[in-house]
Amino acid sequence: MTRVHLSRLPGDRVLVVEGGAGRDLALADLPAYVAGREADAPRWVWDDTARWCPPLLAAGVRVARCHDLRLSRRLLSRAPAVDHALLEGEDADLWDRLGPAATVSEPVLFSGHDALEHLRADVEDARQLAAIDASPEAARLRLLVAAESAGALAAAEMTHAGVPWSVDVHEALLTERLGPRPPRGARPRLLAECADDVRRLLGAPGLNPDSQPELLAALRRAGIEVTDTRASTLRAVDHPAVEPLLRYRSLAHLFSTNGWAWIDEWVHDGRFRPVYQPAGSATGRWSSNGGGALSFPVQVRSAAVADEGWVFVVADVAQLEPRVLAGMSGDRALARAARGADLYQGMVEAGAVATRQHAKLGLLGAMYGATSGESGRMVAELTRRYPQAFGLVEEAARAGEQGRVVRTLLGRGSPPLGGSWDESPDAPPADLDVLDRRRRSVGRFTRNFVVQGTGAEWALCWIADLRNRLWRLGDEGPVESRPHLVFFLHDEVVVHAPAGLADAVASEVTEAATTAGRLLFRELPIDFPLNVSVVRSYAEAGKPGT
DNA sequence: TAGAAAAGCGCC
DNA sequence: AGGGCGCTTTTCTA
Repeated sequence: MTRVHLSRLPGDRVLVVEGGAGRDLALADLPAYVAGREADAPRWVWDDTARWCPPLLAAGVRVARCHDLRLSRRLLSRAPAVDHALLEGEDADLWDRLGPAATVSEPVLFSGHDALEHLRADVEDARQLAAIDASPEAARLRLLVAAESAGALAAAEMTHAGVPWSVDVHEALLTERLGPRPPRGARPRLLAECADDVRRLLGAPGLNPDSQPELLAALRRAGIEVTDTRASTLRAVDHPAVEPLLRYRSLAHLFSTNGWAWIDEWVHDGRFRPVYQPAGSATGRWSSNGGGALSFPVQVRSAAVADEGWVFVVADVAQLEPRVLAGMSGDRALARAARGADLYQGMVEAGAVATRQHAKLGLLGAMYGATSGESGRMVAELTRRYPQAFGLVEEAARAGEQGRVVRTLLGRGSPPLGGSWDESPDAPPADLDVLDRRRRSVGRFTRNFVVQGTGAEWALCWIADLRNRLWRLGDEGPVESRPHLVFFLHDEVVVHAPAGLADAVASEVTEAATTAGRLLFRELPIDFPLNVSVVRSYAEAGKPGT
């Protein structure tokens, strides 16, 4: 496949290298050049998709595939199966220091990044390809790097398209729960009334309920013996002030996190445009550093409303991580339980466990490292029944406790956690209890890393394949006039689609999930059943429990 | 006084 | 003695 390397040159110019031959071109001419090359769909190789993609999308140009050098370098430099010496060379340290491109709301790029003018995409690409080729796990790493890069394209496209957002619906919801929008710095009426109730019922006239120390002192003066003010703690307390306090907390959170200020900042032209960071977390999951895309509460999802004549196709995977664990451990008994829509129920029907709740407790406990309580007991019990699956996470935990690196199925390595438990030179020697706690904590991290990270790889393959399928489904036109991804949340996608294509989109989403399963677990077929809804508002999507 | 840390909550 | 992340406010610290 043709690889075309794009590098930044001084003076708003771009160096284009293909097959060893280079030419340069004005930055302003890049969209037309890229559009002209898309017939043969080369792989565009660049430092950072978040830097090159937005101006192309703004010009109506969508690329089929790319290789994101920054993401791939970080992947390869942490991958245990890679000879890291092969990544050394000219400007290697610059590449290592390359952070994610700054968020760009307008397609103005490259400003103030002189260092970028030294980076040669073709040189770095050659190193990365050599490192992959030399690895005993070359095939898996190729898939991983391609999926990571495709994910970066999907992220840029989702930010470009945005989630259709009804400010009217959102504001009506806020007014109903909080009262009219208050002047800057003031609490909305219903929130203020709630605070008054708390003050009255605690007999604390001057109390600021946002202040934990003040609140804790007031609670204790009222005879409530608590050591923290968490909702879960307060719920166990029988006192008339608890209900309004919890209600205050909930309303205050809505007001400050997803209130009018959030709308002002994040919704423009009827679109909510969150900023994603592919592989933003150590496990390879995405994070989001703008708009709180990955944590906006169920409460406000009713404001996500499809355009007239369009719908949302919402799909999420049932029990992604337990299924991934079955696949990567090759545990056929657990894989059999995973045949069907409900893995936990499958375990009950196989006679492995008495109730669905027990199955869930045991599996989640194994993946998170529960050692006590009901969850801990179920882990011990189920380990006998599913020794391969439970053994895999157990071994990952032991590796972490011993300071070893673990890897996902496709080869992403856990971060070195440099010196986090080795005492630093000037720190006082920690006592054995502290060291032991720390060791176990690392073990819980590596235990979860292998499953969460492989789950993230499955999800990347899923959206990468889905992205291509959606493109083929559409008619001519830019991304946002065809069915397109608008939202991705670990194991859930939202596609914005013309109503007439809803059924076709739903089946593509399902087929993409099957493709992802085959890519990761060829030899062992694992089912990845989806809950799919076709809705006008995101809030209407059915979300059966996991 | 700016920035980090902590607490609490939201999502998976 | 249960993994990952971001966001907001308050509180602490350099």
